[in-house]
Amino acid sequence: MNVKQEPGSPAREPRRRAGRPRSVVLDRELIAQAALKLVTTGGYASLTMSGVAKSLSVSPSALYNHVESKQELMQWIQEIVMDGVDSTVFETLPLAEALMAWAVTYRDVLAGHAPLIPLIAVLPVSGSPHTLEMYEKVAAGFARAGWESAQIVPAIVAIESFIFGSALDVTAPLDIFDPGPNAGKIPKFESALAAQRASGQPSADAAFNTGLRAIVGGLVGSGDRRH
Amino acid sequence: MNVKQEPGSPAREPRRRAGRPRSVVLDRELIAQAALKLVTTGGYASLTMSGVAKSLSVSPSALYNHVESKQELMQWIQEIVMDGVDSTVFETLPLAEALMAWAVTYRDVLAGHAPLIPLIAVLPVSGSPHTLEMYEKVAAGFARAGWESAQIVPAIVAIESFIFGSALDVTAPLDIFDPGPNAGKIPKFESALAAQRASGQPSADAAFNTGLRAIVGGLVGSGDRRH
DNA sequence: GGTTTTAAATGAATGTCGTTCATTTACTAG
DNA sequence: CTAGTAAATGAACGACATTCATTTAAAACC
Repeated sequence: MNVKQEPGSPAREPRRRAGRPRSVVLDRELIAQAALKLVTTGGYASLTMSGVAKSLSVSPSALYNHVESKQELMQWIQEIVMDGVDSTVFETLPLAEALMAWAVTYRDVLAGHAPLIPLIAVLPVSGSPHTLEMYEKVAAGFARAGWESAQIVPAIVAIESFIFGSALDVTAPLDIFDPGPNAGKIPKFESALAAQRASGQPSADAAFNTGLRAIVGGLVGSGDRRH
Repeated sequence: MNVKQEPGSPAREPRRRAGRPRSVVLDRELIAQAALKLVTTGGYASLTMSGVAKSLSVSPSALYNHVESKQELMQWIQEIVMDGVDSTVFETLPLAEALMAWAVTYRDVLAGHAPLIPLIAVLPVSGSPHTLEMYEKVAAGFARAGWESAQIVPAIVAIESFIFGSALDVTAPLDIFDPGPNAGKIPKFESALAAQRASGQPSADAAFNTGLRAIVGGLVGSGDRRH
């Protein structure tokens, strides 16, 4: 904070230089937090540049002095959200259990941010140091379990894909599989549906548990991927 | 076509009643196909109501006599797209192989329509008879393999979640995992990345193959889900 | 065959967005 | 004190989805 500023390298923490008598100067952190609060209270439909600006008592165009686009703002949100994923489990648990614990927090974190998923799936990780650290911990977990190098990234991406898809499912309506007017024409599926419903568990949760056990078991269980 | 129309029940196939000297009357099928062609040639960014209207030589507002919203139009596209998934494999192949063949076509079909995935994941199937038929065939495949009723739907949804996530991955840039300025700080992940890259296979494809084998193997392989 | 009904098209208009830009403001540096 | 500059303003723009009053022409009715 109170470090002498070298002439050649400008401050990373910009000093107060407002264009108006304003309580606080806009800032990446402020904007990101305001956006996140907006999303948390009103969902992604309420995430508009005007909305963020209003919540900061600022004009919409003021935001563009700090953020390039709404897309970039969503990347900021994504970074904060991804920070909620617990990847310390790989340091303490055996690989299979760590993967399952990690996947659970990962899905839970994403479930509330479904609109971010298509973004995250496609976003270069270079911009998100936290995410890279997460991958490092996961990769270290695989390596520690004796996995061959070349198999690690595909395994991680595979589980992640399952997590992304499962997080999308969480927001689906509970009666998504109601056959409606086609009832009766699809007996096998309908009886399967009825049986699953009898369990009382939302099908998204049941599917996540089932699938997670299967994919982790299928990856870690069979032993021919070690070197 | 030339069936006498009963007074009480209006025609399901609307006769030509245009408001202008027009070569063809608008129609759900026409609009859906025009929209699909637009998407195929220009991607989802080019899917606008004006664009669809223009490709039909019609004013944008004319579309709203036939479709309620852009959202509904996208549901029409989704139905056509989902029709490209081959679920006949369940009638000829053993469950595990059928699941893998089905998943491959399913992912390939979705890969070109990533923006539809969040929609499909949440859309009630009652509006899509084709999709329901697909589920029927898949469920029949599980039943034929001796699966207990209550386990079938979770298993289907689990694989589907993996497919959705994998289809999202397909559109990711090849260098999505480039650590950028953080190179060197994440040694385990970087060496895993290098090893995977050496294989020459895009990581999305490697992950899909790896994950599909794992999840199908994990589901079908262990025998305690049969009754 | 003329009249009425009606589905379907028009185009002007609306409201909501994200984003740009010329201009102004007030803090900082010299 | 002066010049420079980061940061804010608000007006404006261009997309876009959607609505609505009005018009058109085919079909139904007699």
